[in-house]
Amino acid sequence: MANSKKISIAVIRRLPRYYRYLADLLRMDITRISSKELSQRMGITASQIRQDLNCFGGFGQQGYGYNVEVLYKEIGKILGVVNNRFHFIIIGAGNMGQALANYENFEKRGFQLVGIFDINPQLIGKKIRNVEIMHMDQLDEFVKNNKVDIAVLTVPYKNIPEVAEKVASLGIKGLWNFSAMDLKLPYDDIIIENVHLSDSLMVLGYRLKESQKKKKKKEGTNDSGNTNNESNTNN
Amino acid sequence: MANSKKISIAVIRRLPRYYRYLADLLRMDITRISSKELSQRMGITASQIRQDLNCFGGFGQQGYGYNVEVLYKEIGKILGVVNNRFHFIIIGAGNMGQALANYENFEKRGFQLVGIFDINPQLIGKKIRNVEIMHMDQLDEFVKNNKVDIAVLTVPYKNIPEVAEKVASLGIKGLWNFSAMDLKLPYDDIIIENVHLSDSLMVLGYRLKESQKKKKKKEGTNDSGNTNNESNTNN
DNA sequence: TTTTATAATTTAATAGTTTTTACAATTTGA
DNA sequence: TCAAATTGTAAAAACTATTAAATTATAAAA
Repeated sequence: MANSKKISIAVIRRLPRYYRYLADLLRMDITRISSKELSQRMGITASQIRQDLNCFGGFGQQGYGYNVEVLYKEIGKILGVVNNRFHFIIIGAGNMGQALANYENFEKRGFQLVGIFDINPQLIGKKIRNVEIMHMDQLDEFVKNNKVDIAVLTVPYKNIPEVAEKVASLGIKGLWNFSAMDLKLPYDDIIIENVHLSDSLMVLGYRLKESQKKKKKKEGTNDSGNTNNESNTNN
Repeated sequence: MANSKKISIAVIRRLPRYYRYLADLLRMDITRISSKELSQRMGITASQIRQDLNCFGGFGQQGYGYNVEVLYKEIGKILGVVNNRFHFIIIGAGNMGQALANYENFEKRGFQLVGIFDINPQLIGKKIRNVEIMHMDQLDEFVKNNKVDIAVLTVPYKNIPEVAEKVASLGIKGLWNFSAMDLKLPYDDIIIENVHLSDSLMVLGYRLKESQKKKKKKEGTNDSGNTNNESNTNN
């Protein structure tokens, strides 16, 4: 059943969004949904939904639609968060690190925070959502004794190369990098997602400017155009 | 010079990344760069760089490359951060709100924090990077007396519809939404960027799982494959 | 129970978009 | 002056999204 053709990353990047919408539907006790209705809720085309979901095998039923619970679980499996919780640590307990540590959604999506590390003595010992902040000196031992799949890097710019090297040497294979520097490492089994919040803000600025430019023009010519004013980006 | 053909959003979303790399080059006193060298630094193809930049007119020079400073300024203009600083406020001074308020990169990229709002009395009056946290009751007056282009929404899930409605009614045209709910508003001149950090984490999880699956398979068959292990996403 | 109209998926084909290739044209620097 | 370097851009290739036809399930009516 599962189609063996390679799934494009474009499809993959949409899956978490489906997963969120399906979680919402579950919460509302909606048990079945058609691609058409989901498309209206999500603001994408029904055909895209069907095409996307069909990459992984036919979860739907003709004449019926999709069973919300089944679909939710299947997407969870594809994303690897069913039968396989990811354990992650946060390195750098500054503002962003603490904000992420407090983010309860990660747990709902299959990611469990198991440790927080910093070098600031004032922070060591403090607990966030029942996870203690430890000193970086304890990192080696912690990683040896605990399953750690992902390290979230929220350390200052100047420290990122050193910390990344350290984490890589300990065998952690997933890096979620929030530092302002794009992170590259010469190991091809380490997966890195670089997050640049300011990039998203700049895109917002651009769209805002374009929208206002268009508006001014329209006030002159008085024509109407289709505007697509909201967008979702990953991270 | 400026090409009037519509620029695709795919190109726009790459511009902030170019902008960052060019800022790095400036910092290193590198005055000229070829698409080839930039492509090696950024890990994308040189042709894509040339194609992207050419959407906005020929900034480069055959046989020479691009002047870093000129290119940096031109991209800044396109993104609207030259001659037009964006002013933003943060609504919700919890962990994420404070983390963003402390993010000094926004200012470097043309975005100036002018106010922070919350309803928690314990936070009111506190200053972050010289910007005072004000009570939500003061929002109306503040927006009337100050230029506010963008509101960053870092409020809890349950408050987001109300806050978004409020902000829209005050005439703020750009919303950068960090709440777990996709925000949609029935005004087509309001631009929204929804940020879902957990989506990015889930993609990391997927890529990690696939990488390890592939690795196991490879250990059996002993073939080699091209791996592209790092990725950048907006927001 | 059977029939029929409707709803909805699956999937192949088409259309559209984005990226890469390839090369003419231009500039640099010896 | 000439070889090397490099852009700009048209065309090809690759990728992504939409359309539409075939198929299957549901639900209401006979």
